[in-house]
Amino acid sequence: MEQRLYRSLAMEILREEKDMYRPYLPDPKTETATSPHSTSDSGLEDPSISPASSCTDYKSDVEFSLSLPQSEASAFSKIQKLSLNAESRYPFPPTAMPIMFPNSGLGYFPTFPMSPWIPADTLSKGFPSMSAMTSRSDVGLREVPPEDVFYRVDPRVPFTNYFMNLTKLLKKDEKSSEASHKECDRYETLSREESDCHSDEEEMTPKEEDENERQASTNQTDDLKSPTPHSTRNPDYRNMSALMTNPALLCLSQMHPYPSKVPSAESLPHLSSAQTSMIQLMSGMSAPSAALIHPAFLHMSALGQKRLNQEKPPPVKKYKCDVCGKAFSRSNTLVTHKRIHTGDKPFKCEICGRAFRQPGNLTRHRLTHTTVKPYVCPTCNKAFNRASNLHTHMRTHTNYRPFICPYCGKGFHQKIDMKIHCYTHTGERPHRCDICGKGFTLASTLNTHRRIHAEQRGFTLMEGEISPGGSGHTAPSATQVSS
DNA sequence: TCCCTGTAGGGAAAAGCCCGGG
DNA sequence: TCCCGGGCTTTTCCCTACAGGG
Repeated sequence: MEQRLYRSLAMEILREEKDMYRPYLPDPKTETATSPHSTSDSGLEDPSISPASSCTDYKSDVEFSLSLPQSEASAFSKIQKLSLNAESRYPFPPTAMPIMFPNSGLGYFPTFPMSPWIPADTLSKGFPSMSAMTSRSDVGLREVPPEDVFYRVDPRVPFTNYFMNLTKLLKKDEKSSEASHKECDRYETLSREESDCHSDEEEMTPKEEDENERQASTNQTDDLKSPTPHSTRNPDYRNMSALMTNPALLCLSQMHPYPSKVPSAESLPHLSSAQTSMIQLMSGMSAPSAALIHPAFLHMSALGQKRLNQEKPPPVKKYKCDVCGKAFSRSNTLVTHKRIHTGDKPFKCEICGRAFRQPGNLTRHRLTHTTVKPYVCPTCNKAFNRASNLHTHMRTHTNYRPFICPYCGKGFHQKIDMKIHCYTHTGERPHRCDICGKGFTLASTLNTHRRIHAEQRGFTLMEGEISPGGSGHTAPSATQVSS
């Protein structure tokens, strides 16, 4: 009842404000630049549009596409054509923005007090205080919450990751609030020293230059995070409300609701390289990409730049499994892997008893025992418990088919669909009936087929039972037949 | 009967973060 | 103070099972 009330309220709000909450819509060109194979559980189709967790360098993605085999390049070319079709606009129709419903009763999903997307007016008003957010988090299902309890969540953004990061930032903010004053003073001193250094750059050693570059990078980031001279020098500064008064962000927010173009990176002051990449990605996009600013965007340097480090050498896989010889870079990954060989499944679901090798898989499994489905399709209202499931579902609305059959060019929503479809071209039938030898493209079809054998055999045996001189054998079960 | 499409969910590896010990 | 490794956790890719419709 409450859920329905929530939903109707939320949909009402969505109808009224749908134009205010829109996801980034990447340029169709970028869709082919990034790998279309990815269908992540976070729903992250294009990593470049999720600065929170998977910021990658746009240029390198383009280079990646150029080095593809011809067959794949051909497929991408088809995807590009599909993407340019207005009706199959990737990834969502312009008004689409799913809603996350608050639910504090089940424990697995916290009541999510903030949207990853910040309405433009929030930028001018500032964020709610930590205490206000906390007090809102206990809004349960028993009372009708105020309208602002409904938040739009872009399924492409791993919201757990976002929530986790936000929580950490706020915790850190609290912890460092006392220390920050000291830090400010320290960085002010550093700033003065640094400016003195800048006047005599020729005398810097390479090491000092590196240090200066690092410092400058930090400063750029912090400049974006806060406009105040003190906090710009404090790398620990994380005051969210202060962030929102940043001129660069306000510059973006002022373009609300429908800017014709995102400004060039050059026109925005003090952006880190990751942020510049993001702006470059956004540049040339049609509106309304800048109507909302993802808060994680503000912290790209903290999270995204680590993943931007393309020059990082691949980790040395020094931990080798003594059973299969597979190597891993971490010892704990090897420990987890070894459970495959030992059959050890130490993580048991307390509800159904099912066991898992990895704790995360158990956590994910627990969700199946709840009705928590935070990802709601804005088009048909169908709810999903995984962002990736919603995202896959959204493809049915957007007609986005990134997986192209190399034989006939037909597009599919999922890779597995394409794979199975390809069987019709290759004639491959990987699932073979062990009774009659007939092959099938799908295991489920084979299972259905096996039931036919079971029924036929059961029928025959039953006839035998009633016929004179019958053997009296009992009919084997379907599983017996199939085995 | 088979194929296609869509949904649900598990297996496994990679990687981020934190913390304690050397 | 720094580095390393372990533990915990999330994210991601891949895959299968299954149901329903054509």
